[in-house]
Order: sequence, then C-alpha cells, then structure tokens
Amino acid sequence: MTSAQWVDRLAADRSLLERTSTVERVTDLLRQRIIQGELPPGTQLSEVSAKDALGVSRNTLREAFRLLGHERLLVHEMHKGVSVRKPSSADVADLYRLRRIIEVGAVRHAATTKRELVTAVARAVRAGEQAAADGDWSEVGTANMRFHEALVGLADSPRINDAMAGLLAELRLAFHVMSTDERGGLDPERTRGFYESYVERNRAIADQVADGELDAAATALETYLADAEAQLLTAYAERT
Amino acid sequence: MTSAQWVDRLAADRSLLERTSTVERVTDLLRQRIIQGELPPGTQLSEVSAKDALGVSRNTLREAFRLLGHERLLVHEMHKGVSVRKPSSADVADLYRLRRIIEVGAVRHAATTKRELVTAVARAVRAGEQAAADGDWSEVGTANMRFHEALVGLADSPRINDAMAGLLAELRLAFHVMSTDERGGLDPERTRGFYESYVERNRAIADQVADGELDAAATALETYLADAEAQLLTAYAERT
DNA sequence: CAACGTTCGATCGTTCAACAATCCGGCGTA
DNA sequence: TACGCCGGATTGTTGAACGATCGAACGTTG
Repeated sequence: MTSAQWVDRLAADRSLLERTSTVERVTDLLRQRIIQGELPPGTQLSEVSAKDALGVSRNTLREAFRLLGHERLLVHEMHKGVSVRKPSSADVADLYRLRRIIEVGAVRHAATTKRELVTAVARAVRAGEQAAADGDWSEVGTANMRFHEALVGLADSPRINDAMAGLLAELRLAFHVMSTDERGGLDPERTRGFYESYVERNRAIADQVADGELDAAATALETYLADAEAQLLTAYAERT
Repeated sequence: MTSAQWVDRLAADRSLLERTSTVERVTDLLRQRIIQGELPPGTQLSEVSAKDALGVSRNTLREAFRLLGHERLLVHEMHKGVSVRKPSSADVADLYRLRRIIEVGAVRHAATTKRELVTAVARAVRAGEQAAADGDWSEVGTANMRFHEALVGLADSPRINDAMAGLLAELRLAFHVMSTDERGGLDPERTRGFYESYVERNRAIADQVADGELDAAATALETYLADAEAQLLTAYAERT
C-alpha cells in the first residue's frame, strides 16, 4: 500500500476537518433560532444588540444578515435594519407552487433509488407514527419535515436538497406567523389538526415509493400538497 | 379625488425608487462579469486588488463575495480567498437534474397561462431564429437562455424564476469552462453545433405551449434536456 | 386642532486601520 | 530528495469613526 489507498481513504474524511468561519457559525445559529420560532416573524434585529449578545463584530454580523436575507429568512430594508421575515399569504402560495414542482418532480425523477435513500423515507414515516401515538404533535411536525426532505432526497441531488431545505425553512416561518399573530401561544389542538391526517398519507406514499410505484406516489403527493396548501391558506386567512 | 386614487397610483411606482446599497451594486457587477466570462472560472479574486479596482471598502467587498459564494458563482476557501467557480462534470449533471425538474415541472404546472407569459416564449423563439439566420451564434445562445427563462416563467412564481436564474448563471460557468480550458478562444463552430439543432426544437415546444398542449411540451422538453445534458457532458469529458 | 417644518437621538451604511491566524513559497540541512 | 523552518503576503475579525437616514417628539402656523 504505497500511496493510492491512503489518499483515497483520507480524502473521504476531508469534510471532517473543514473549519468554520465566525460568519458561518453566526449564520447557522441565527438560522436555527429563526426557524425554531425563538425569533418570531417581525422581530427587529438591531445590529448593536445582536453584536453585543453574540460577542462578534458588527461587520461579521452584517455578513450573516446579508446571507440570511438572501435566504429570505430576513428582510433587509435600507437604513431600517433587518427583521425576521413575515411571509404573506401570497408567499405561502408561491412556496407551495415551488414545493409541488420540486417534491413531485424529485419523486418522479427519483434516479437510482439507492437503498439508504428509500429507507430514510420509511424511517421518517415511522418516527411520525411513533410521535403521533405518543401525542407529541410538535415532534410529528419535525418528523413530517424529515419525511418530505427524505422524499426529495430520492432525487439524490445536492442542489435539490438545498432548495428544499430553504423552502422548508421559509415555510416554518409561515407556521410561526399563525402561531404568534394576535394570540400568544400556539394552539396544540390546531397543530394536531394540521398533522393528524398526514401521518397515514405519509405512510401510503412511503409504501408506494418502497414498491417502486413512483408515478403513483407522485400523483398522491400532488393532491396531498394541494390539500396542505388549502388548509394552511385558510388558516392564514382566519388571522388577519 | 381626495386621496385614495393618488396613493394607489403612487404605490404602484414604489419599486422605482428603491435605492440600492453599495453591496448590491458590487454584487450585481461582479455577477455580470462572471457569467459573461470576463472573469473566467478559476480566476482568483484578491480582496485588495478587487477593492482597489472597484473603489470600495474591503468589508463591503467581502459581503458581496459572501453573497456570490452563496449563489455558487464563487468558491470560498478559508484563508485562501475566493475564486470563480469551476463546475465539475458532476456539477453539470446535478445542474441538469435540477433543470429537468424545474423546467418540466414549471411547464406542466403552468398555472394561468397569462397571455404575456406565453408571448414571451414565442418572442424568445423568434429572436433565436433571427439570430440563427444572421449567423450570430452567440446571440442564439442568449436567446436560448431567454427561451428557457420564459418557459419557466409560465409557472408565474418569483421563487421559481429566481431558482432558474441562478441555475442558468451556474450553467454559463460550465460553458466558460469548456471555452477557456487549455486552448484560449472559444470555438464558434462548436457553439454553433450546440445551439443549431435546438432552434427548431424550441419552436416546436413553443407552438405546443401556445396550443395549450402543456403535457406534450413537457415531455418534449424532457428529452430535449436529456440530449443537451449528454452533449454537454461529452464535450466536458473531451477536455480534462 | 390639524397640517406642516424642525430638531434630535438612534441606527444604519461605509470606510479605514489594526492585529492575529493562516497559507505559500523559498531556503537550508541532513 | 525529503524534511523542517522561516518570512512575506493574504485572509479573518475586530474596533472605531463619520456621514446619511429614519422615526418620533416638539413647536409653529394657519
């Protein structure tokens, strides 16, 4: 084993030693706080307060803000600073338009149907069923997200995965808008209503995928998403 | 006309007075230079030289770099600076995977088929035919880009338009890789070969769209893109 | 009292200068 | 030739500064 084997094995671990810049860490942190709802939509993010809170320079912070603005998680208004995005109902509609195209397309074009990618779908469905049985509807929500990410992952395309991740992040913003507008706490009964019916529909689609019936899964997903959009949009219209 | 009419008419013009920050302008400028090939793939962009050339601060420049890195037009390596991206053949394949999903999906889900959106497709096709007749194959290339943008525009979704714009920008990088690797100038005969056959195929698809045969147009587009990918990938493989 | 002009503090946009960390190439040594 | 080391150059990050702009409070005027 003179050379080639070493380098190949080590080259595979190259990703492990990628150091991260401060900007990246700040961006990741803020993104997390935003999509988890700890920074609710509409929150004004003053540069100085954030700088003091995070202990970084203002310039570093501005780079992170710029990035998150590009991801549509923050809105950037000249001389007025940044605030957490508050998706409009038009945004929700657009989000679902894109979602239909990406998810349905990814399932229909699912390339090589690698074993691990298919099992990831099944795993997400099972996690959702378990969480539903436990009555943990918040956990059902995240499992649902993972299910859709796994579905899109079938296309085995890094760019599609990225697009889907950004899409779901923005969609979470929409959910937070409903949870925080007007009344304070989020109604657990309402989130239950959102996810309840989808647990079994997820199962159905996952089974179709496992059986290689991609076209059937795609069309099922199509109506699935149309229903979800309608449900979300009516809920959106209720609180304005 | 006491009030309401004024404000409505003025509110429509609100977009005209959006001022642009320096970072935005620098970003737009650099993006343009990159996709036009004036900054060929692989070019190292030193911060100080760029700062001196553009007459902006280093921090401002770094924000622009960060943005373009997020768009995958620049690669950012810690402590090594940024350079114009050089898409690999794997990138090209991924790009086309995404392209198939977005374009085909957009055509198939073409929502309201607004008059202006359909005519935009026809216009791009005609511009391509005209340029082909004139033998201006570079112009044929840009018309081709506009054709695909118009196709995707049928979905009438800002996010899909953005995604497509970024996708095409990255794809241009791939073309520049072929044009600049090894030998210097780009071979006009080769670019002619790339676009020649697609002029009439564009026309066919556009006619199908105009006749409302969206499904037929979508399937035609599917094979169209598969052919284009194969052609580009073999050309890519030739020069390595 | 309602509409308008002014002032002022706070915040943002941008620049500049500094320093540590890191990279890269060259040089000497074994 | 391979290795270790050093120094210049570039990047990463910070801190401070200054003008520009915003928003709200205040006073003025009709």
